[in-house]
Amino acid sequence: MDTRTTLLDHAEMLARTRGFEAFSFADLATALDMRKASVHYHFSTKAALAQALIRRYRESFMARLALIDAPEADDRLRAYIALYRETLGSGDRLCLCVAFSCSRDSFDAAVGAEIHGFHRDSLNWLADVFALGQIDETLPNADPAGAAYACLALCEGAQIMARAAGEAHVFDRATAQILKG
Amino acid sequence: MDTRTTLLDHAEMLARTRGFEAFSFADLATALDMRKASVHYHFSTKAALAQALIRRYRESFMARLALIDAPEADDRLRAYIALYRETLGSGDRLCLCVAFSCSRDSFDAAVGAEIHGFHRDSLNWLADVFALGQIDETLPNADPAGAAYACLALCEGAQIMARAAGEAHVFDRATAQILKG
DNA sequence: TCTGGCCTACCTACTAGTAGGTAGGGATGG
DNA sequence: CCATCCCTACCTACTAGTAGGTAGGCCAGA
Repeated sequence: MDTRTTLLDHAEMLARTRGFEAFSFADLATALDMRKASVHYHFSTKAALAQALIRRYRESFMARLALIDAPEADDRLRAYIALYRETLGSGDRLCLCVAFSCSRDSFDAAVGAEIHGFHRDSLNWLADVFALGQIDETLPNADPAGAAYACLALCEGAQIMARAAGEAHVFDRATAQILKG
Repeated sequence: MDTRTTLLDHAEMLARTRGFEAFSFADLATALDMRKASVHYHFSTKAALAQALIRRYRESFMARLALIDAPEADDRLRAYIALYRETLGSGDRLCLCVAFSCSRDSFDAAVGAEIHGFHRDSLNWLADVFALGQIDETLPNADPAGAAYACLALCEGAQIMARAAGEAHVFDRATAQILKG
């Protein structure tokens, strides 16, 4: 595993469990048993690290969305929720996008744009699913775009609640309502 | 206005706009044009400040919930959503409970218990509304407790999305779906 | 005279970031 | 075949600044 990737892996997990402000280059250095200056070799500033983190996360998430090949809308939606649920782990971490959104003011415009892009991509994907759901009648709804907003909000909020409780099943409890109408 | 209250007001706004980790006692002192040591006089540690913040926020929020006197379930729910929407401001801040949930690991057990209590109180209130909605038929639903989870998750997620976009209307877009079934 | 509220002046620990150096590997040219 | 050169990836040692927190003093009002 190359060092840069390992650094990103650790930084992502720290950002998602404790928040981006709550870990330092020194923490990363310790985790990889290296010196702080070497972390700076890979990411010159913490802002650069933030940008690399959210960009990689967005690309990786969207790539996984693209792999969902279920033909029917309801199954596609179930797969989406399962993906979101997976990012929650055992209730000890958040989706990086959610974590970053909470402390948005700490980031520069480039990171803000990535966060916004993550939401836009997710909303587009979900709106397509709800539009399909109107056609194949597996997800009856009057407004695909509106349903997409509600669905994304529900998933993100369910993560927050599960994280607050430290219990992943809270996520299941909240998201179960999506497919019941 | 007494100093302690003003300190709490400023700290709350900072925590909700930038995150609890992202402001310091020095920031608070500057905001009130006083010295850092004087802030410590009112809140001996930052953990004590966190606890005072979340406790006051929870009490104040629940007091405002108790003031909702609409008799019909749908109107009660609308009032709840309006209250949540109000905490969003112009899209530049989060509900303190949401903000704290994101960096849960930074807090001690007492704060964790308050966050959990806030969620529990909210869920109870919402479950009562959805139960009433079954009876007065203004909010048809099969599972009041489940609907409460979904509703709270949707409101919290809608806040995150609105905050990420910096546009409060995103909240309206997402929460509009709740009352449409 | 005592207390609440604030102050100055300090502490230790840690933050992000920098300056400058080095071990070792691959390429290039004589 | 080997010396030179530049490269990546790391290091030690440091900077300036900020974090939370504390000791002890001043002063106004009850």
